[in-house]
Amino acid sequence: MTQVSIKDVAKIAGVSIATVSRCLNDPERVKENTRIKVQDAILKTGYSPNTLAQSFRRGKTHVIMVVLPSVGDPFFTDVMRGIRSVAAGRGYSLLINETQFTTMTEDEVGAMVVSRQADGIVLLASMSPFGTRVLSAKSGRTLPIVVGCEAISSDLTAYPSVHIDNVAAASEATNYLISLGHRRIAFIYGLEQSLLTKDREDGYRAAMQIAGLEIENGWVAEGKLSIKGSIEATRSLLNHHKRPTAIFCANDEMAMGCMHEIKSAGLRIPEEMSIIGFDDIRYAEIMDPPLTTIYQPAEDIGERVMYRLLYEIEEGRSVGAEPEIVPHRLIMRRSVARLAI
Amino acid sequence: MTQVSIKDVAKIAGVSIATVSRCLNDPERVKENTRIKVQDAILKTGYSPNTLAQSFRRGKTHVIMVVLPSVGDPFFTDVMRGIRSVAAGRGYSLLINETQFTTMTEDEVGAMVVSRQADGIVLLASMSPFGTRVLSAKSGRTLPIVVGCEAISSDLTAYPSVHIDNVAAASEATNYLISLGHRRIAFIYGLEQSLLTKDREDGYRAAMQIAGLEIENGWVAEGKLSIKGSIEATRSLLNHHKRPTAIFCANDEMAMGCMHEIKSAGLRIPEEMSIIGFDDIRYAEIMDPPLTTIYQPAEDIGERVMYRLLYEIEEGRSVGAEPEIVPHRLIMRRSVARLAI
DNA sequence: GTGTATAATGTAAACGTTTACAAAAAAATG
DNA sequence: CATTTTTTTGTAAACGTTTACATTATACAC
Repeated sequence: MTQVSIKDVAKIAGVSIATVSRCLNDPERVKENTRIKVQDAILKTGYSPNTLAQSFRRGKTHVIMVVLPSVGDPFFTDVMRGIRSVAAGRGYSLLINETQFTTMTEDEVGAMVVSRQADGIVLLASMSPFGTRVLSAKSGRTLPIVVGCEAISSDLTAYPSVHIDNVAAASEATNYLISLGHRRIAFIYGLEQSLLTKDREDGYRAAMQIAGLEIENGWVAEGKLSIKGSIEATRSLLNHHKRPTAIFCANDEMAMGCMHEIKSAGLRIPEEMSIIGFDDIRYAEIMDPPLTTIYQPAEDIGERVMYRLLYEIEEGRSVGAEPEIVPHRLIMRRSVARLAI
Repeated sequence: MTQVSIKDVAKIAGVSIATVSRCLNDPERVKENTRIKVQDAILKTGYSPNTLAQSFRRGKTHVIMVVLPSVGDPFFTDVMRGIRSVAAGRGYSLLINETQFTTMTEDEVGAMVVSRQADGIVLLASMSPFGTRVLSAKSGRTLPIVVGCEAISSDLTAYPSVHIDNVAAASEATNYLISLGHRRIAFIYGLEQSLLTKDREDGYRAAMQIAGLEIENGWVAEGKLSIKGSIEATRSLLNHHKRPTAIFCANDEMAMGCMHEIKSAGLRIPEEMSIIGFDDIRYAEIMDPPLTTIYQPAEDIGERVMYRLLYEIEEGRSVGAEPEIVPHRLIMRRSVARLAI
């Protein structure tokens, strides 16, 4: 059975293929009478347009490429849900590209763009600053791109983006600990080569400095954005000659590893160690104890990113590169306590 | 800047477009001399084939559609990693379709097939038994399909599949509890309308029956494959007039909610309640206490599913519908204890 | 009725590839 | 060197749509 084409429909309906095409794409331009004939023929033949041919002819794939560090991270899963719901509602499919936390070069992104054609890109993963600028120039056509979650460093305003104010949020979390009497506060960041948690580190450092608190050598550790990595980071923190009384983890998944290691070492949370996370993933409130963290409107971010991207794609003009800042919120649960003196 | 096409390359290289095409797809058939000229022209123009046109012409999209219940579930994330790695290595892209736990009808799958063209389908989500059989007949062309993780009921052998022996694994878990003296064992399954955890329930029931143990009314509760759902299920279990001494959860995520609720109720795990999960997601070993569970080789399953699917796609003939059974393993951690008498 | 504007339909080209077939060039054979 | 075989290249058709343009049918005005 070869795929039934528009030609077969035309023959059965006794009209030209142009009319059939118009029936589908622009029904007002065809007389009711013939429209019915064509509808019948479509039903009879079971015709469904060949999207390959359509994409080819129209030069539009209706596919969005989304580049993100890790699909396994519950936070990104939520962002993806937002992206997906908007995309589906507008007839777009998603092509997921996982970078596994490596920073992409402009060539890599460019290659993806030209090889697997997409109508636009959502960038949730870090890209080297250099690349960000060259991307569109390199690949023949310029492709709309929207950045989410502060994936690229904040001083690069080449592309529209939507994210929370990571620096402010991290400062807020740090200040919360300070306000409860903590002086020795450690920070577990993501990956050396990833920009994802850089702004949060900046916020932490800023808050510490403003409070006049020293950051000891070794208090800022790499958690590799993984459970294993954060367990090791926590271990080194616990062995530090000036052991911190609170640990701020740059995301919740690392906080999970961190809490596990602390409990394994026989310390009680929050009595002997306060923990604060970032993202408010769905596991945060069922941890033991429930995790104090920064809530990000993940799904909302995903939706907004897609709205902006689809606007650019369908209007054909840029929506402007100003970042859209969405609100965050410090969620106080029970993993943080006032420092016992 | 309009996209540079094969014609431009041909003109610059001073050959016909056919030769350029051959250079790309079948380099042996063209003389070294001209191959170099063409290569130069490609470099000079920055040409890259239009995949839209290629897909259209060849009638192949190099896209695999994967249908799964929820991308957020860490288990499926791991399966996806396997699928993705094989797909990427062979030049295929993935189109993800989330069913949000609803059972698909044949029409829904069929519609996806014909509208967004794909070369094959990986089915990890439940589909109604009826649909399973009709799918290929309905949508003009028959599309290769491979089922993973026992998504369809096991007595339907219409499609090739790869999965563990869910019934045996669940029996094993149940027997483990029985061997430790437990007599009152409850089960939290997934969703009424989803087949995903049906086999596990069967295994549990079989083991109970063989051991001559009664399953009280209300000991089998719906956890809705979510944390919230399992919390509620657990609450009802705790309030049962014959409170169980052990709970077997049909997946680890539900076990997380279950453990949380038990601890909230002030019971100690495993001293006062034993918990066993299923999947061995990456959080299982850092739960408090670490979760006893059934390990499934998730990534391996994903890889095998893709190997079979790609074989069918590229060889053009069926690989046979025998299910491929991969090994599972009971992982004993500390959420289970011998029943204190 | 004629003429004119408008609506509905048809014709054919175009999109960028791949590929069957024809033609030309090169190599092998006598 | 003529002939045959093999290799390399070119020509043109095809894939299933969409769409500019041409044509025909219909409605409207006088």
